[in-house]
Amino acid sequence: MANPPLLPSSQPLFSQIKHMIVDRIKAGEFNIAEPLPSETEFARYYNVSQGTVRKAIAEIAAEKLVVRFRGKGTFVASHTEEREHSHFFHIVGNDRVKKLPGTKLLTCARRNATKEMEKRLNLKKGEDVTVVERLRIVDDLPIILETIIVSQKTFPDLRSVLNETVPNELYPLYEAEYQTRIVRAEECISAVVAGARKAKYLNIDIGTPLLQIDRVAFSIEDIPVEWRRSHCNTANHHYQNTLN
Amino acid sequence: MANPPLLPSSQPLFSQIKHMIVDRIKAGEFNIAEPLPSETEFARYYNVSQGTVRKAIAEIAAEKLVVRFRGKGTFVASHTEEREHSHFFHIVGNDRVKKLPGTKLLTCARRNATKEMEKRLNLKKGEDVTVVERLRIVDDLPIILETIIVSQKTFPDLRSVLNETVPNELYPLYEAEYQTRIVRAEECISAVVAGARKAKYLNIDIGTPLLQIDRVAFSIEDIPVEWRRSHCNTANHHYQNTLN
DNA sequence: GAGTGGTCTAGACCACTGT
DNA sequence: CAGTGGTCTAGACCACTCT
Repeated sequence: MANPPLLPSSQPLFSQIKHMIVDRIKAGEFNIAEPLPSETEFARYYNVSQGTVRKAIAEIAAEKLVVRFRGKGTFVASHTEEREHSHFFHIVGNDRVKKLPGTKLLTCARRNATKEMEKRLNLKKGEDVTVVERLRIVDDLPIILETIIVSQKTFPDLRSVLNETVPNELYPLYEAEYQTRIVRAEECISAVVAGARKAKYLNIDIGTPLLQIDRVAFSIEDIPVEWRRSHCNTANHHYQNTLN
Repeated sequence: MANPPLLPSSQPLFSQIKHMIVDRIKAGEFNIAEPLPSETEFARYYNVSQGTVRKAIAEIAAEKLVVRFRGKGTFVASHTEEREHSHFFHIVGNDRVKKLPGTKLLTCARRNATKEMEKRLNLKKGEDVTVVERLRIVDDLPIILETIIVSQKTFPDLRSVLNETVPNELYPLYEAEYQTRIVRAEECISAVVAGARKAKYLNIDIGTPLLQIDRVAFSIEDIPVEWRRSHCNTANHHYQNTLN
């Protein structure tokens, strides 16, 4: 190949290939059950060497958009419960042990979006949302009170889905039922005191300090699709974070 | 090179090279001002190809132990104030803007380590520690009350150093004065209420909820060298975390 | 101009999964 | 067995820095 096989962009070749493949993944071109085209196929298709494709896919794998298996192929990554739990759940006991919490669904209702919801989820005016309230329970004790807000448009009929299944983790459900994969989240953590309602559900005194965790979760297309506000009783648990 | 140039380990070659280079960095073999040996030098030295060395160093660079500059060379990474601020400081205003806080030194004393200090910093019985208390100030308002505990053994005479310089960020100082580089930290975050002392320093009412951030910082040898407990007023600020 | 790291290629061998 | 990704090599060209 004497000529530059692609645009004469300033970006390195492998980086261009990477973005093209990522775009095709985002567009949902590849079935989750089947492997992506192999390195040699991509190389032929884009008219570059196998090593260049390798470097492109290596970066995509590092971002956990795909998973690679020697001898089998490259697959679009899927979110198992375990991955969500290890990656998105940061509450551990004060003994540093992370336990899978149980879930008690409190309410689930369709409502008009408030202005704050519109802002956080980037909604148009007048859009409806589904509001879910639930308790997370560890060792039979209520630890976290969660309020989850999603757009009715991206997750239509979430109510009936939840009435049937009552899953512990929602992100795998978003992926299975709505083909929406959560890849990133931003959390804002502050300290508040429990009011009457939170105190009742968490079985604590009014005025107890609580961790308030505001999380906005983003889909693979980098669209905010879920806003979740958690209130966590940190008497016997805490939020754990590792900085590398 | 017909024979395997190194141990017949099950680890890939580049990974063995990586660990050997990392060990030499940890041992302080390379001056921070001079570049490491070049890829070709390493390749000759370890009797492998340049590409293998490249992959090894690429991983070390990804872990931010070294920085690479085209045309200049590879250097042991140093912690600038800016890096510490962007990487280890997670408190932002509720407007999402991160401001460099000012610092007011409150106390600085040498003491016997308590049992909890011994446990967190992995100290021998009877070791002394230096305890630093300081206020972090944003827009002339006290936001964070910090208590910092370090071993007298790893940071001898920290008191007089602090009396001379009063730096905003301590990690660059640890590196400059004690050749101890912080590469990792573990944080445990919970919610507490302000007692009389904290309320006084943070200029808030007793009973105000505060974020308590317990951080243990680890050196490049993976030894815990600093325990820091911060109490943050989250009325106008919060802790921000991104999950990727 | 010599030396550095960054990109790209081409080809080899390997371990592993399918058939 | 052919096909996959993982490792390793050797060599080319480039952009950049230093002297």
